[in-house]
Amino acid sequence: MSDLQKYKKERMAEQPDFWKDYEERFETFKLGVLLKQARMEAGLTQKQIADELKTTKSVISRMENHATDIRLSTLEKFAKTVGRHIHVALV
Amino acid sequence: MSDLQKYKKERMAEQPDFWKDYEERFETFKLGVLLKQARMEAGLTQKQIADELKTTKSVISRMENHATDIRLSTLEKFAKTVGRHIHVALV
DNA sequence: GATGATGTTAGCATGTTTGCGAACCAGAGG
DNA sequence: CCTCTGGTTCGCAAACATGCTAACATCATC
Repeated sequence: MSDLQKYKKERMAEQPDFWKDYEERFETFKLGVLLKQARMEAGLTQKQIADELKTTKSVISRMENHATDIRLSTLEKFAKTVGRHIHVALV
Repeated sequence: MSDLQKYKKERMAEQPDFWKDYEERFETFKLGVLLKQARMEAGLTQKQIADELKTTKSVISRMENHATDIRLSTLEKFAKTVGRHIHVALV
C-alpha cells in the first residue's frame, strides 16, 4: 500500500464525518498533483508549459490547483508538452 | 468486420484527408467504444443509463459515438452508473 | 404493416471550461 | 530596497460540451 493510500485510510478512520465529499475532493486533488508531478519530472515551469501551449501561466496554475473539472483535450494537451500521454480506463 | 475496421472505412470514404487528425479521432473513437463496452457488460440500455443520470438517451448515444471531447465529470457520471469509476493516468 | 424498444442524429438553449490580463505573494539575488 | 522568477487568484469574454426535443432508422414481435 502506498503512503498516500495509507494516509487516506487512517484519516478516514479517524474522522469519518469530516471527509464527506472526500472522494470527489480527493480525485480532483489527485489529478492536480499528477499534473504537477509530471511537469516537475519533465523539469519545466508553468510558464514554459504555457508558452508551449501558446497560453498563459495562470491557465496552467488553474489546471494544477482548481482542476474541479477538465476536458480530456485539455488534459491531453498538457500531457503532450510534458512528453506523455493520458490513459483513461474504466476500472 | 470489427467496429474499428468499419469505422475506418466509413470515415475514410467521407474524408479523403482523414489521416490528418487520425490520432485524435482514433482516441475519441476508442473512448466511445470503451463506454459502450462498459455499458454492455453492465447489461444496460442507453435509456436506462439516461434515466439513472436524469437525462435522455440521445445524450448517451452522443457520448458513445460523437464524443469529440468530454469532461472528466461527465465520464465519471457515466462510469458510476455502470458500476465502475474512471482511472486517468499520465503514461 | 403496425407497434414497441433501441439507437442515431440534427438544431437549439444553456451551463461551464477555457483563455486572457492584471494584481498579488513569496523567495532569491543584486 | 529593488528586481526577477515562479506561482496563485480574480473577473471577464469566448469557445465549447452538455441537455433537450424531435425526427428518423432498424429490428423484433404481433
